[in-house]
Amino acid sequence: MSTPSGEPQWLSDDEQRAWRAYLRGSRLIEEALDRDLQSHGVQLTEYEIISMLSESPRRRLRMSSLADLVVQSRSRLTHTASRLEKRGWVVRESCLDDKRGVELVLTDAGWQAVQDMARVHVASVRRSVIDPVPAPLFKALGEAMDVIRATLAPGQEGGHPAVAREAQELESDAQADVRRSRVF
Amino acid sequence: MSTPSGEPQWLSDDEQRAWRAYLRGSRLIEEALDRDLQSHGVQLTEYEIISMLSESPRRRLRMSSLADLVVQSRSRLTHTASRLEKRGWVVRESCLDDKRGVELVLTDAGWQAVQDMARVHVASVRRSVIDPVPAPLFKALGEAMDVIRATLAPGQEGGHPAVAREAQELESDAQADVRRSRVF
DNA sequence: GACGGTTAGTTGAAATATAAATGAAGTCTG
DNA sequence: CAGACTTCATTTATATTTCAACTAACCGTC
Repeated sequence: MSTPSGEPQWLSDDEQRAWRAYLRGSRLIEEALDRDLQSHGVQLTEYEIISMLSESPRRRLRMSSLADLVVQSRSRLTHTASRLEKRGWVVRESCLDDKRGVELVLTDAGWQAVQDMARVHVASVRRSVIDPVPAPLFKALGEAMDVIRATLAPGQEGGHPAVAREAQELESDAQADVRRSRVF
Repeated sequence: MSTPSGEPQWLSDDEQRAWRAYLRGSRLIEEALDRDLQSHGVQLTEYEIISMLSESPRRRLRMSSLADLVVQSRSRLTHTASRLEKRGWVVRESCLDDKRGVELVLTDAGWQAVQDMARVHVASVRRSVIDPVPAPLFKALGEAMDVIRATLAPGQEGGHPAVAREAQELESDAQADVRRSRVF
């Protein structure tokens, strides 16, 4: 054994095939979805941000939680949030309790934008990703990805911590008409 | 029906769960693999490029084919190739037949770099992606992603058009010791 | 063989992303 | 409560990516 810890455990043929299919497929998905959202002048990562906000109880989320949710660095989110703010889609509000914290709030204009874009986007996701794959296989894909999620980001099960509590909290809210957000 | 083409077909709960798991998981994977490759000072996308080259018959590929293979824009590949060239890992050679064309060739230093990084990277892929997922489920994930690949990039089945012919072409080559490249 | 249309690859400027340093406000310990 | 340490978010400086020209070479047709 000359190298540190000897020969690595290379991939089997099956593993390699699957892994390469994943790598290439994931890039193609990103490309396709991004392209379709360009028609509305947003990137997928920006859409993710505002759509997450749109689903949150008071259409707001702390920078940190949001960053974790969409898997972006704090710094990146700061920059992107500023861009979204310039467009008038979000506003920053400082947290009442923790004065270090900042909450990103979706404006009415932002809400409307999400609603519009969601139509395009859901069609795009269907066409590129969901429709071509048989339902059971797609479900398996979801399970596999959730295992990976659990491995790489343990302790963030729901994905969106807020959504679980949404119904009760919002029921008597002015925005109750939102009901289960269909921004998917 | 007030909106163009009426209500979009929103996602079912199963579909939504799977799609979100995918989205989040894919970002986490990218993040994890990228982080691990940072130790060698490369990004995942750069690694993909040189590893593809390392598997090609004469360690060379045309810019366009390579761009398609790794799903990057021509422009992006041009810039990235320049960076890799500065490091001495690749060299540009103009095509003999098609004088518009440029081939990107992996240098010996580049080859060595890939060999070294592959050890780190394969371990990283195993740890983050393959090991946590039961083999059959991972295989399903691969199948699903291949369907998507077929949808979004029809007519690029093998992924690496060159690899299929590699064995025979290379068998009596100076680099025959490469055998089935284990850069995975 | 010259015109129009297309493809290959590059370039340079603008947009976006990453990385390291900063400041301000929390928490924990003694 | 002081000091050390951590977390939150931003800032600044770089690095990378995108986007819109642009040049050169191929291709078909007349």
